[in-house]
Amino acid sequence: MRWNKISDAVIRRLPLYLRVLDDLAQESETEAISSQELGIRAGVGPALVRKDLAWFGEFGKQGVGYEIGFLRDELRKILNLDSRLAVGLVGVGSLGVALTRYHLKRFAEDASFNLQLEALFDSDLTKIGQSVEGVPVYGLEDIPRQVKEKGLKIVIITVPAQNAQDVANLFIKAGIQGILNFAPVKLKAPDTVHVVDTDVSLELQRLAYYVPKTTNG
Amino acid sequence: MRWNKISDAVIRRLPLYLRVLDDLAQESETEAISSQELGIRAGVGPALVRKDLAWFGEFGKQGVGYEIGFLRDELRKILNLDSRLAVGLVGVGSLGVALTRYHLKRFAEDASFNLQLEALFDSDLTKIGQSVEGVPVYGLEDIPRQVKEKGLKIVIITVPAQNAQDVANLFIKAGIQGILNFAPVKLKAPDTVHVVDTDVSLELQRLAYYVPKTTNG
DNA sequence: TAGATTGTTAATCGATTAACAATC
DNA sequence: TAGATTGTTAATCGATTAACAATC
Repeated sequence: MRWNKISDAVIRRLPLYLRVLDDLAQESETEAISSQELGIRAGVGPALVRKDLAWFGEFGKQGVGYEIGFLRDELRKILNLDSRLAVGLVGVGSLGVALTRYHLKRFAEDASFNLQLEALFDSDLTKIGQSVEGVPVYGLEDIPRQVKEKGLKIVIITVPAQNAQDVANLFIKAGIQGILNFAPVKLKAPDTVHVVDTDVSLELQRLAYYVPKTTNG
Repeated sequence: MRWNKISDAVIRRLPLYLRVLDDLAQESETEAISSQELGIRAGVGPALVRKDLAWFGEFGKQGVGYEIGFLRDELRKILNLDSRLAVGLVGVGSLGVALTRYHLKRFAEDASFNLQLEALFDSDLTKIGQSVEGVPVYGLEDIPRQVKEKGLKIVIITVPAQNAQDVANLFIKAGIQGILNFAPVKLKAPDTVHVVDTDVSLELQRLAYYVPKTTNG
């Protein structure tokens, strides 16, 4: 399924709805949820919830709301999370290792978390050939082969800023489709490759703005 | 300085501009930069750059542009980054340790990175009393005292989801002003406390939407 | 049937872009 | 002076909210 040009603002709320539905499916007995309630739990207005969902189909029933299990399955399909998606990670430093652990834990605990971390990459010869939590570490020269063999679609980049563009290029050339970038640089990529940036320092600096400056010891 | 109600969309671009100016101050000889060039480097339109900056004052010169060193200093002041800001972190797991290392490295390398990580917190008795890269680990019962003594203004939360709201409450009670939350939950906090969320799984799931599903082995 | 809640259209709100006089 | 670029106002674009007929 592919819909033409749905706004990124909409897409970034879908995983939020999905999380609420996942929680709900466990904790509660209820079969259906209203846009009102779903909105409250996701931190979004009820009209916006309905509008977001309506882009993809008619999932609700008037007077009743949305059937939780059904809507969850539909959202999974929309987000391409209904089947396994192979993910790689490059930069096996402490952040890379932390994300690997986090990711595997999530994958083990949540049966429907279909993003599977299958290969790690690093340029450090002492790391190549080792494995982290059971995931093998390859050298950068193995990127084309591994991307192809394992069918990697997404790569998480946790290398230093000065190397980020270079390794990104290697993965783009190898045919990767999505990049989750933790390096503090604006990556250049063709339109066919989707880049999402996560920059901790930027977020912290933003937060600093909101901290009233009352000088103290 | 305090300006009334400037949009968050504006604030989140300021650290981006600041980073461009920091890079520029090092690499280049040029004294001034136009909104055009600054925009290209930050990935923002030139008119928007001018409008964003104009909220805070008149920093440019017609026909010339913005003096790099001057604008950088002004942005630092606006973002409260011109003086030391004490930061804490709770949840000394692998992500917490990784962020600690990352943070300290940044602090050591960049003289103007004034966000100083001063205290770690955890509930694990085997971790309390230890230190990570020279930063001491305290128990949760020490939160009020340490927040006060060290003047902690911001806390980074890297605890499991089910504990996040509880530890957040402890810090809010102790008088923290900002929270950078890595736990996958929507934290409830009073309006006086600013919360920024960073959720890796959410970002990955969002990325999955953009990955065309061509099933392969 | 009466009450509730959807999907959707129209109204509002806010953010970005275009345009240009002022001026370095 | 001539050329470039700012700060700002007006125009446009896009996203959210309000309202309500349709209907479960």
